[in-house]
Amino acid sequence: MSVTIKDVSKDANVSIKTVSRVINNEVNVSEDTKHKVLQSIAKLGFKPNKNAQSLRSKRSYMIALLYDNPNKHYLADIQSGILQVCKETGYNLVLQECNYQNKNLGTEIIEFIRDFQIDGLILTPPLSDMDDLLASLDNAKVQYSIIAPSDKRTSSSYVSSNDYDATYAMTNKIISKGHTDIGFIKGHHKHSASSLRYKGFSDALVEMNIPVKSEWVKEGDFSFDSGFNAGLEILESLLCPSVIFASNDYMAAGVMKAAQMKGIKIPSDLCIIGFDDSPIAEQLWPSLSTIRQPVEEMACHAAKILLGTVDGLSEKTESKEFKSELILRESLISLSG
Amino acid sequence: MSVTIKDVSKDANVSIKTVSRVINNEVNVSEDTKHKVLQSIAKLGFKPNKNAQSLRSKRSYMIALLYDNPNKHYLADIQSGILQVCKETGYNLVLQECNYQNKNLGTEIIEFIRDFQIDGLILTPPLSDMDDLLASLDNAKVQYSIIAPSDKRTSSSYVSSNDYDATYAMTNKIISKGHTDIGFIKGHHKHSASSLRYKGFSDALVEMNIPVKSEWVKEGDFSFDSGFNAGLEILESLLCPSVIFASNDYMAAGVMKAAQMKGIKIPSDLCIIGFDDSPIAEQLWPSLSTIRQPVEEMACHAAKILLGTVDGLSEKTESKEFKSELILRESLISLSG
DNA sequence: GCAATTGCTGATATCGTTGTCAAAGAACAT
DNA sequence: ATGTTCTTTGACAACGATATCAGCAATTGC
Repeated sequence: MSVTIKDVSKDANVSIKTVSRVINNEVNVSEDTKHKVLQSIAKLGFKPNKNAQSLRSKRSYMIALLYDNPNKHYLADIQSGILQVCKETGYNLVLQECNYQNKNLGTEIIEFIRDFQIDGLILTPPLSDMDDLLASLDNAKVQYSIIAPSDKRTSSSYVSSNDYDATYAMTNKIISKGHTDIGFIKGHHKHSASSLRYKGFSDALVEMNIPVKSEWVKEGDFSFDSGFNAGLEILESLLCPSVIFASNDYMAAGVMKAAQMKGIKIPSDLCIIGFDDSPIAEQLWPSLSTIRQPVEEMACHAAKILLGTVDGLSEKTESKEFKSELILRESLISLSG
Repeated sequence: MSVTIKDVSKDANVSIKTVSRVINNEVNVSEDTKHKVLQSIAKLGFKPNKNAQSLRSKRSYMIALLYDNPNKHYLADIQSGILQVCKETGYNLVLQECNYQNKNLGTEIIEFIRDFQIDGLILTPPLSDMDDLLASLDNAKVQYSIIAPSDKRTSSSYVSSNDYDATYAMTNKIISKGHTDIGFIKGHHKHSASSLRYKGFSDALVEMNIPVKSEWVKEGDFSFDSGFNAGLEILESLLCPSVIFASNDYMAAGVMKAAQMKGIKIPSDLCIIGFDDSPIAEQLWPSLSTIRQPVEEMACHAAKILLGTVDGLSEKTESKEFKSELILRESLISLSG
């Protein structure tokens, strides 16, 4: 049937243990025998049987991505970043959707890991924001790396984004265009990114001595509909802002629809800013100014970190903060009044 | 450590083979012993070790989703449909991105299956459109089910959509609103859905004695940009149509942006129709009339079919054609002239 | 020069299941 | 009563890797 370690050992005229040593890059194998074995492996086209390896070594060569996220683009980018690394290293990715409101989430995840012998986890927001969850994982000695906003660096393995700096910079950019009447739509309060993004915004205003008007600040939940509703509310104020800055592009798209339905011209009457640089940002007209985070790259890095700790072999990768980029498009112009 | 079949056999006072028989629902186990064993399993919380099972039985309990698709929403829906079934049946899903232009695709896929001992495949368009690929899979006795437009029913296990009927019906709806000047943007010619959708459109026109104007028919590749460009071209004709029907929502969104940039009012000057009911269809303003296919449900069904043949245990599920639904929104109104 | 250490290698047990095959007992036919 | 078949069961090998541990040289330390 298929080639086994036994066939290789016969061909190379060594013991199966020695072949195993070569496969696993163990020390104490002479260059000669190593070479011999590698040649036989190549010649016979040997590939270790994953199940046998897993059974014996108690490692599954599987990592799981845990998520609870309504944003399919984000998830798709995360996935493809992780998959790149998996492909290189021969690991497999298992998807596991979670409900962050589930009381027993920690227990269930640990059970899931035991059942499937998952080697490690990658967590995305809002799961990566849940300190109690991370604590139970630590407690159960589960390996994981998290993708999270920058205030979560307590965790040993993280990939973070500079949400605060990004909204701070964008807000300054808005102010530099002459705007002072600026509304803001926060994200869901369970995401720590929400408060960071809002803080970046409000700090920038305060620093320029511009008061934050509370009737122009609404909370959404990152969905299009919540942005639409928040947008309607703000636009029904007696005095409308000249800019609305939403905490993600979907909500910004919602604001845009609300404005267009009310006949408000964008960007001349109202500028709209988003966050994430989702495809929709470019597909709307006028297209959205927004902030791009290198999501796929971040996921790739998170996978490398995880596999570096799980798999003694791969080289260790350090935790890292990624920088965002301001994307300026049609939806933001200088104040013309 | 964890509970094994041996522990169960001791607790139930039977041989390990008998426990195995119960786990695998084999025949010839008396009701008494079966009950006894099931009780012990429940009591001890026994879960069979997947790797040991796979090693011995040569089945991996993994199925793979093959795709080559730029549309992340579509893929996400497909995934979540399959995952539902996987969760129920204890199978695992492996994602495998393919390049349909790869000359050795068939060979590589078969190699991939051998290496990872994948139990079965689910193919999405355009891979499910490639007859030679399907032939090599058949030849290698690989189990698979395909998600494809309705002309691919030669395959033994398929889930299909009625693309032809859907565009035919939508075109009739457009005509019933008084329109006769209708443009069409085809999808990528490698997708069999493209020609089916176009045929549904043109047949409906011809049947109503409306000529198809070739300068109003363009080919895109299902991307936003291609829709944008095709839209621009059509809208620069001397005579513009009053409706443009695009083969998917992204291209329709591209048309909408092109129209808006040229100051053309939607829907009063131009109606736009899409296909797929992507989230963007509802998020644009005016929102897109489109056609909804139950993608997640279809994927779910495809997974059931596959597991029905792979896994003798689960009940067999039949191939099936799913019906589309017309979604009428703001972007289509009666001709007002 | 002898013991201790180090480097390399292999024989064999082992992981937790399923497959093979034979045996025991019940049921049935003759 | 005897032979035949069918049902139910278990002992043991096997899947293909890694882990343990022991053995043998070669090197080092004193």
